[in-house]
Amino acid sequence: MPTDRFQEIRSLPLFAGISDDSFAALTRGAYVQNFPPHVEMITEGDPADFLHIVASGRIELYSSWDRNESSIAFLKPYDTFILAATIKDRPYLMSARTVEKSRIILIPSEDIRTVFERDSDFAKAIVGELAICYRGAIKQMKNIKLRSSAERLANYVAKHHRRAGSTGSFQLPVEKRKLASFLSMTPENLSRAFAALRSHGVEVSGSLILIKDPEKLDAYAKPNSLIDG
Amino acid sequence: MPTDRFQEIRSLPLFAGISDDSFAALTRGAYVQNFPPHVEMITEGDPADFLHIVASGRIELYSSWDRNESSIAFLKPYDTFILAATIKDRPYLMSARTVEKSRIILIPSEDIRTVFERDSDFAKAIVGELAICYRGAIKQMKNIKLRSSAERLANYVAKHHRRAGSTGSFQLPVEKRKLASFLSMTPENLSRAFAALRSHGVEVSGSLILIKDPEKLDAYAKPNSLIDG
DNA sequence: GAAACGGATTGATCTTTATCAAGCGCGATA
DNA sequence: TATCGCGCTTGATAAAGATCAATCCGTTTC
Repeated sequence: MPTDRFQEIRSLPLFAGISDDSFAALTRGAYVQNFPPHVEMITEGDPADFLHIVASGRIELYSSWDRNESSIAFLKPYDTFILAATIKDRPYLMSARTVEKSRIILIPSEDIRTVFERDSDFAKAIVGELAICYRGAIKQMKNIKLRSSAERLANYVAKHHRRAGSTGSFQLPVEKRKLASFLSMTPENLSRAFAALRSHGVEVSGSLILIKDPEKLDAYAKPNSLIDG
Repeated sequence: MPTDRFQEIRSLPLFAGISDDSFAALTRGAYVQNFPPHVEMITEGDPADFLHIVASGRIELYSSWDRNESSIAFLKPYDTFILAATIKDRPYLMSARTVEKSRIILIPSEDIRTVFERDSDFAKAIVGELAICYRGAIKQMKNIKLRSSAERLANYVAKHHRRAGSTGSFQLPVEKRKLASFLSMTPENLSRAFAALRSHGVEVSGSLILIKDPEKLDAYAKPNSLIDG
């Protein structure tokens, strides 16, 4: 088996600064798994046996309670997930399913905790990763608590438009039903919110979003680096 | 100046495992500040110059956007706050104000980052702290996204009743207006939600909450360790 | 190419939550 | 003890969002 089997993740923030020894220890028991679309890979409440890294494809993190379900995040290469549960040896708080065909790298939690104990560079990298995750979660909470559903959508569009290079249009990365859940609304409400955005410079055609007037959109969305940054 | 000036925080999870040298380095530039009630100590967006530790009193973390404001957490001795911003050297995402007269220990962020770099035990402790904070934020998000306001209140009551020893009653730790904001509702809606809880075994008299029928309350609240644990 | 499927949209209606406006209650103050 | 102030409560109303149902439409399937 080639030694560079996991070279594709060697330069991730989480691993870039660690020794070759540590990286070898982490990848020794690691393996790659392929999943078809729409497959549940992780069920919330289960023990966190592996750190997951998205090598290709798209993953949805979501959660359920009493007949309700809600999307919490969408992941792309090379996002890692379930790091906190892995480190604390606690059960997963979220379920995970593939949005499309995906390739996932799995590293046993046991190995993560072992290397974490003995390689302080890895510990530091984990601190950086967790701090970013935590701040992301706080931002998301502020988004939900401080904004109406239409405002959340406007900011979603403005942010993704910017990320896509402000070229006047971009493609939605997930189905609208999932986007609705992520933004804490129903698909029907999302449809109407998109319709309402027409008067703020946004046109919709299927999953293609056209931003006719970015200034007008921003004037309505009022994006804020402490929420959307 | 006495060397044990900060002994009260020496055994906190964040500091318990670090060397005396590291602890000395952390406390060398630290100081204690006293605040009267209802004073803003931190403004979101400001640079994170200090790690804060509640020595006494009660602190509210909250956030604002476009005329809206929302409570995000209430802290008590010896909670720490703004650790993630401190570590990443990023601006605060939340504002902080005193709920009552409070004593706060401030440790310069610079010193936190210095000791973090050279003491791997401190780095590990920070990992533990951040992982807990992150998981707490995710739980709170699930609470908001998956439950109605009445369900959130029911679970708040059930949880705090249990924490207070399940003695049949407990005292609200904050004013109802702040509790309402924390639970993402208006004070009026909170009043009505409390009224609705009467039929689920809960009586209210001012800030004293009486749980007449804990089983009935739990049957309605359906508490879940992955949200309320 | 026709049919079937599933997500998206639209309309009608209902529920939940917010807003506005009085009043109430209780502790602080004089 | 009277009164003031402030937070809490209650009622009426409005807005936001959810639900239910029907239809549309693009894609897949045969």
